[in-house]
Amino acid sequence: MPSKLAAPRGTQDFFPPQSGRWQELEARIHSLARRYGYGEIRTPIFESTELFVRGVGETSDIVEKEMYTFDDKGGRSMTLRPEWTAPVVRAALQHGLFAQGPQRLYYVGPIFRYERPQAGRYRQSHQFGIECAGYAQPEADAEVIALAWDLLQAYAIAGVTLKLNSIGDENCRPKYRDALRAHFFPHLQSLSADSQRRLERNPLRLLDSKAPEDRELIESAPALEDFLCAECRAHFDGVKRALEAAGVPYTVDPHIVRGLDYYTRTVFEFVSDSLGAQNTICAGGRYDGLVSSLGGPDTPAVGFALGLERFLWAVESAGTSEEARREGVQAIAIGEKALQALLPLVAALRRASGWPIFIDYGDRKLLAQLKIADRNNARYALILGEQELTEGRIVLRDLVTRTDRPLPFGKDTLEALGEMRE
RNA sequence: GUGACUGUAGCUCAGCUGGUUAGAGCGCCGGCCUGUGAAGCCGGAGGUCGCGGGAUCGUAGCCCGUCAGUCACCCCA
Repeated sequence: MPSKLAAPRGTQDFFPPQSGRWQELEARIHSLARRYGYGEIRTPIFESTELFVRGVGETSDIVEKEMYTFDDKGGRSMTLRPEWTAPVVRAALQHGLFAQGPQRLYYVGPIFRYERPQAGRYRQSHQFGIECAGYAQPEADAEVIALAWDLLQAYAIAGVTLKLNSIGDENCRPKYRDALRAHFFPHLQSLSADSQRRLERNPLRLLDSKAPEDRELIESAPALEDFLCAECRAHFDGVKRALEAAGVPYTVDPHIVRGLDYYTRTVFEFVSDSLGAQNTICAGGRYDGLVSSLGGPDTPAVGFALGLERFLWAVESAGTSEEARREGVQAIAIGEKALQALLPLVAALRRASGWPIFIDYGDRKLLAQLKIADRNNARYALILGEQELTEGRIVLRDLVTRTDRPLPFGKDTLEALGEMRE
């Protein structure tokens, strides 16, 4: 039991074959983003605490209780990145990117939040996300959503739905907030304790309540759609139209409300019905006010963040487990002399063949080494013993068909192997 | 931060109402088998029973605390 030196709470180690699934997902992400014309941004894993306080919102849960904050040796307050949007905006601002026109950026990497771990929730988790800045047009919202949709489609994740909503802007949202307060306040006593608090701080979030005693009042609450100003309504219609053009199915869900303070107009979530309580795989929206609030030019922007842990969880529960393909060659030497003779070939194969080349240095018998070949999932074995050595041969064994084939051993071996590559 | 459940070998778990040297399967190492693989048989290594207190003649099983895991709440990816 590794009792003392264990990974910190809420963090995970990844080994093969799981780490291979991460590599594959990341490779797909890079290629997908490239096809949509997005370029990768990498930012520091920690930033000055002030960035998140200003960017995410002082009263947000993230800032109030979930940040990994520490003072560095110079007495500066630093925070491990709890989300990517603020750092991306900071970096773009710092290097004057917004002055150069619209920007399409994407990122992949860890975030840190001090929370109680549970299914689909970790203290270190990983996000893929994109930020499309410089377009106020609804087509940009749809582009961002379509990119996420394509990734889900590529993995054929079933049971995922896109929930779409508009939460208005600084003109119409306050009016709706007042209407919600007016609706719920007379029934304050019958609301759940959590919702009583929500009514104070963020009435919109009340719509998202899971408490059964709140349900009835939520059903009869005024709809935000009726309060949208003409501009917001037109934008929302435009998003829907562009989604239809892109062939992305959606459901309008008036209860979708994002937790971060900076969202305006469009908000959306991709939720899976095969996950636990944390069933949001990907979420995002428009944040037209964030760039300027961080001291930049008035720049509209829209983006999303996708949780890689949750994404892979959804892939896994979709149950498309493919068998590990046999790949590579187990180089087997029997005896010290054969081993020394085999080493140059191993080195050459590793440089030239493109296959994984496995070798055991344990001075084991043939039988034991073949078992190791199985464990390595090798496709072939190259066997060199005393006999072969004196006869100038090496045996290539196909581990699937269990057939042997003699090859010349020496300078010609590589060539002979090259011929059997399909 | 709140709540519920769990914590015995690398992994999955047994261990009956507390009673002498804590078990199995898988995995690992070796042998049967001078050189042809997923099986079989035999043997071996590997355990502070999460950790710390307490109660008891005595506990891995009881009590308290603590840490960790799992799931849910708050909130979020």
